[in-house]
Amino acid sequence: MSVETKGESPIAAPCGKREQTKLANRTAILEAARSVFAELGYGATTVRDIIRATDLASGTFYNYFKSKEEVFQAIQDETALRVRPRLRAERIRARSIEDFISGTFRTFFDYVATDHDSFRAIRRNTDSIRVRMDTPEIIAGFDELREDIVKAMKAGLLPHIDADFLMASMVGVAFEVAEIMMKRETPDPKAAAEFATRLFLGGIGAVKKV
Amino acid sequence: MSVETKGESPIAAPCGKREQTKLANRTAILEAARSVFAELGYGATTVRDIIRATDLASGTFYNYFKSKEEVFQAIQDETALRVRPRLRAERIRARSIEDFISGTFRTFFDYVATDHDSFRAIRRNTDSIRVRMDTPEIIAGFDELREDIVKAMKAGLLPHIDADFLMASMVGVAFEVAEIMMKRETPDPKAAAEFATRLFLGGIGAVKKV
DNA sequence: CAAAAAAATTGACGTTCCGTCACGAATCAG
DNA sequence: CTGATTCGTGACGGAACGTCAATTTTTTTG
Repeated sequence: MSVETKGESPIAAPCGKREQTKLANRTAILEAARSVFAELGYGATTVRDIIRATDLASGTFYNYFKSKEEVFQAIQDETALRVRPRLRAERIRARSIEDFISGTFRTFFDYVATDHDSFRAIRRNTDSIRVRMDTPEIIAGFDELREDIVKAMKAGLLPHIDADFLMASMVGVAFEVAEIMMKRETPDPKAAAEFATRLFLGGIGAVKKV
Repeated sequence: MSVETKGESPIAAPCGKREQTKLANRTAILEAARSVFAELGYGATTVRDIIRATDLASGTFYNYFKSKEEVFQAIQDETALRVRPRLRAERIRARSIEDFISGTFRTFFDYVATDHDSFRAIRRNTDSIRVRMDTPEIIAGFDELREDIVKAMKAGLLPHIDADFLMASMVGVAFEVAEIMMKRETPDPKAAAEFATRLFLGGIGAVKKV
């Protein structure tokens, strides 16, 4: 019942030792998993590989995550959690459809080029096999994009077209172009964003005008 | 050394009993695998599940495929082998960039809507996990597309833009829009193709003109 | 502050699936 | 018809999974 806070930060993070190590363990597992996934690829890594990369017992892992899938999902969610607010802010700021499109792509490609490690952990693959997991955070991000598209249509900023198709196209172009971009010696997010923006604003013909 | 052919079809398919059962077994495994993948999803199916769906012994499976990955790859390659010639023919026939784009998307979406089963076997997933495997056939298909893009540029049909980005964009839009299309009650390949074509030829603004 | 209660860690264990291999059956060549 | 070759078979060793009872650590209570 005591309100005493021991002189620590009064409101922030877990203070109890229990909560502290719980968070530390969770972080350690995620860290190890990220590294092992980036090294071996999703398919080739076993839960034991991840456990071995920490100094925890095998049973402890299962106190935090149910399976390999769940760690992977957590990693992806963490990443999505970082990008989503930026994308949302960028789109809220947009006053024209041009801003909407270019801001979205610019933000996305900039982020991918920056968070190199997460990208490798998520996309690195063995035997040309790639895994894509649509986690709640990621799905929420897609939904958000679709809703903003619908809003833009209602506001007359965008002609009435199939919002699902448009969202899917933006997602497809973003992910696929990002992969090409990251395969290159020196990833150029500006070039990628300009390409995607031009495509969506004017099609491939419009590039002629440059 | 005898040229005798036993009165069977002189040049076609395997005639020896050995070759016949080998082909039959391979086909049976692929058939079973396609069905099980479509039912359980790639991640959830075990090699044993596939074997159980045939009437073969476990060891026999490994005479034909090294692993689950390899069967999956074979299924994908088979599918790619059916689509690639159609796409190539369509693009060769094209005399303008409009034909090139619309023909490609039209052919692709028509095929996807038709070969419903393969699509489900390949894309069906458990726990929102999806697997993508870039098999040799599929990579070859991508390369072909990229080369045709470069040719079109050299022929002056297409402005000079990043060919890799353009190829990636077409692939991304095709796959992502196909998924939306197939989720709907009655898949409409024509609508999907028109959407994609308009996007690439004029961007989202161009739709206004309709 | 000690003892009880609660919570979390540990690693050994039963289970499932994997991929192999020695053996036997079926097919082919001469 | 016989030897050689190829293929099917299923039992087996190994690997990874996920659980759980016992133990250690932290918190709460008296």
